[in-house]
Amino acid sequence: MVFSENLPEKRIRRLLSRSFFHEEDVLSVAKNLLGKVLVTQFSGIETAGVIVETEAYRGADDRACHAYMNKRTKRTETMFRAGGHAYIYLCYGLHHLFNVVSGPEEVPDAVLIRAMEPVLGLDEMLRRRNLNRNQPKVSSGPACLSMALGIHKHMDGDRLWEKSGIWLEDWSFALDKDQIAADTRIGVSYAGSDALRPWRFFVKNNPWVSAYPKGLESV
DNA sequence: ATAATGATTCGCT
DNA sequence: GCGAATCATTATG
Repeated sequence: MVFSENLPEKRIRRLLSRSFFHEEDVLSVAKNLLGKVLVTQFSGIETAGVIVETEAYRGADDRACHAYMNKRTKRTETMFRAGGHAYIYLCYGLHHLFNVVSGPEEVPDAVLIRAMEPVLGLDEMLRRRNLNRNQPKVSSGPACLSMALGIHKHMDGDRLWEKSGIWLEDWSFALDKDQIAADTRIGVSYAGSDALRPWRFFVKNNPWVSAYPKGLESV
C-alpha cells in the first residue's frame, strides 16, 4: 500500500493522545503506529511522513533491547519514562535513531521507527537528505528517516503527545490486518534467540520499507 | 584510563 | 558485497 498516491484534499489531522502509548503492550503499539504520521516542525517548516516500518524492543526479557533485564544506565533512563516520550540515541557514532517509548512508567519498552513515506514538506526533506527527487532512500531506514525529519539526539526525552517540535498524528489512514506483515528485526544478531522474534512490523508492498523477507506473513 | 562495539548508511567495486 | 566513517556508551582494569 502506498499512502501518498491518494492523499485526500481535506486532511483531518488528529494529534495522538497520550493514552495511545499507554493502553497496549509494546508489540501492539508497534503495530498501531503503522499508518500514523510522524511530524516535526522547526522554525516554521513542517515535515512529516506516514510510518510504514517499526520494531518493538522490550526491556524485561529482550536481549536486543538496550534496557535488557531492566538495566538502568544514563542512556536507557529515557526508556523508563512513561509511554509517549521520545527515546533518541546515537548509533555507530553518527546516526540519530528515533524510538517511541511505550507502556507505563518504569517499564523500559520502546518502538524503533525504521521507515516512513513522505507526505509533508518533501522539498525540505530532500534538502536535508541532499537528494533532488522523491525516492525510497529519502526516508527508508532509521537513520535516513531521522535525517529527513531533522531529528537529533538533543530531542531525547521530548513529549510526543504535544505539538512542540516533534509529535504524532492520525490522518485516518485505514490499515487492515492483512496489509501488515511481521519479520525478524534488523541488525540484532548479537541477541541470540531473541534475534529470531518476529518483532519488526511493516506495511506490505510499500516501497519505503527498508527490507522485505522472502515470504510475507500477515500478523 | 582503556578497549570493544553497535537497533547504519554510503560509495565503490 | 565490502570497508569506511565516527563516537557515545558500556564494561573492565
